[in-house]
Amino acid sequence: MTRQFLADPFGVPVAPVAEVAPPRVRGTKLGINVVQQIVNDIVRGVLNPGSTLPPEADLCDQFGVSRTVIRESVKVVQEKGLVRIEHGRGTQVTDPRQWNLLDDVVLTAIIAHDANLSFLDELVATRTALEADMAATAAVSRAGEEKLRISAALELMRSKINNVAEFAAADAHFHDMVMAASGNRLGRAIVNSIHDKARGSMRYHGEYNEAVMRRTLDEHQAVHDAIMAKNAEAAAVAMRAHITGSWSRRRPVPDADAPAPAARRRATR
Amino acid sequence: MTRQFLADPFGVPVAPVAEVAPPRVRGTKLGINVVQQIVNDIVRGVLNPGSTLPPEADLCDQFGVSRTVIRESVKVVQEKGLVRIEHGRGTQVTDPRQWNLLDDVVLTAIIAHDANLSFLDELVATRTALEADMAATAAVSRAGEEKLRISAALELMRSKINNVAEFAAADAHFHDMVMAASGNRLGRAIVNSIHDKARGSMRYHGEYNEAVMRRTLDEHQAVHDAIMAKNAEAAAVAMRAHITGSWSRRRPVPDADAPAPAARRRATR
DNA sequence: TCTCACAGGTACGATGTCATATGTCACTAC
DNA sequence: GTAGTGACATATGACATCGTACCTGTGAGA
Repeated sequence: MTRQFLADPFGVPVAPVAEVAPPRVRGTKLGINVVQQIVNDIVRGVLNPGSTLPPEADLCDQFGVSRTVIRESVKVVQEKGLVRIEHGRGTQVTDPRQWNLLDDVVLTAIIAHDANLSFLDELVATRTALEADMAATAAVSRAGEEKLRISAALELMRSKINNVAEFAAADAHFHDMVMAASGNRLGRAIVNSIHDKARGSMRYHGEYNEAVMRRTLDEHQAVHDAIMAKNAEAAAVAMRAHITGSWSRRRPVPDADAPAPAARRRATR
Repeated sequence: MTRQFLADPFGVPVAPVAEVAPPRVRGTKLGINVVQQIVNDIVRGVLNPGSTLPPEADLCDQFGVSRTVIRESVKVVQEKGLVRIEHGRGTQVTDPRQWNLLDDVVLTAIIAHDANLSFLDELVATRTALEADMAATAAVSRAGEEKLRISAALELMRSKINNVAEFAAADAHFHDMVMAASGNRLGRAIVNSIHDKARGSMRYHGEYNEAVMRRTLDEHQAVHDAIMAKNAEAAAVAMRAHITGSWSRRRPVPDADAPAPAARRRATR
């Protein structure tokens, strides 16, 4: 995240985008473009932490919108934790540690700018820790109905093995049902907000094929069996092995320099 | 979260708050009050998922502010995932699964409305899973400098044993340094965003006392030693035992009916 | 029965104005 | 010389008003 593709030779916070021509696609709101541009400039490092955004009037000119839109957009960016608006002083870019990394726009920008995939590694590590824990909890949970849904989800996967898109959806559904059975709404929400982005940005080398789907199915079966056997430990191990294994098989480059935080580690639970 | 203190006999979405008197404290922005009120009404169930918020004009009257403030506030609430604004149709309350549970305002409202502490249990379970995993990663990490900071943080705690406030700060700092050593910025950000809320809302029965601090110190020492010994498994176990143990000692009511998702479970990693 | 124009309600966006907070700098009093 | 004061510029906060775009239901007409 520290590396910078495009050096900023001017050092001025003037946004390098939004030249002219507001395409103004019907049906899209003006604000989302502004928000995306600002978020991107911050995440990419064009606007460094501590620096000040151009005042509202300037932003109006740059983006070609009214102050209404600018004000709302900057406020939204503030809500994402990327800037801090101060009355009479201006708007400053905050420290990255305050950024809301789970926010959709922020997450997308970070992943897009994540040259060596280090952030995706963290994403997978986080997801692994949470899902493994929830699988273990689900195994010892007394929620019978939820467990039936896990079995049903596995069967659904098996039936969709000939349809890549539907298989992928069923795959996600299985994971969601396991998390639901754990009763941990917070963990489930976190993983779900991460999951789509991770999948969409994985830049698969090999897409789903027959062998991959078979293997996925087997690993899910292992998770399922451990949960049904009420074996928390085994469920966690199986889930951890499944997610880290799946990621390591898909991860484009082994990435020698930056150590993958936890995805590299063997399932130790 | 389903239980409702105050039944809503009318079933109308008219906000039951903001009667009159805009106190208008100097220095506070109007929007934050509006946001808090709306978020609270949604979380408390006064505004049910699927129902429609009053139109902007009505909200202006109810809160006694201009449309500018209302528009910005509702947009902020949308950013938290609690409502979905639709051009020409109005603003609808979304399904709770789409709520941003890590948002500060939302989290505060949920915890305040969390009658049987079930959400706090989930919070602790989530934190446990992440911190245990990060402790394990830190143990096998090659980041030497970060590990020195862990030792320094432990010493800092030891030196602050006579000052409750500073000890608590050092406590949090130790945890943060362990997470930093893991290199998992995402997990660290998630835990940090829920940590303060969890602590502040724990409604301690017994506050920090000498014995509690000693015990905390011992448990931190165990985590520290495991990390320094590069023993990932032991580090995870120690961290898990520390957090769940600390929570179970502080948790006010054992809560017979609703099973604590994972905090009850023994450290299995 | 179906289609389409229209009205009403809603959010979106622009513009202008004033209020308020903050920092700077020249000026003044000591 | 220094501290205090006040004018001023600049920034965001808030309001009021206007017009536009979008959605939905309704009723006239084919």
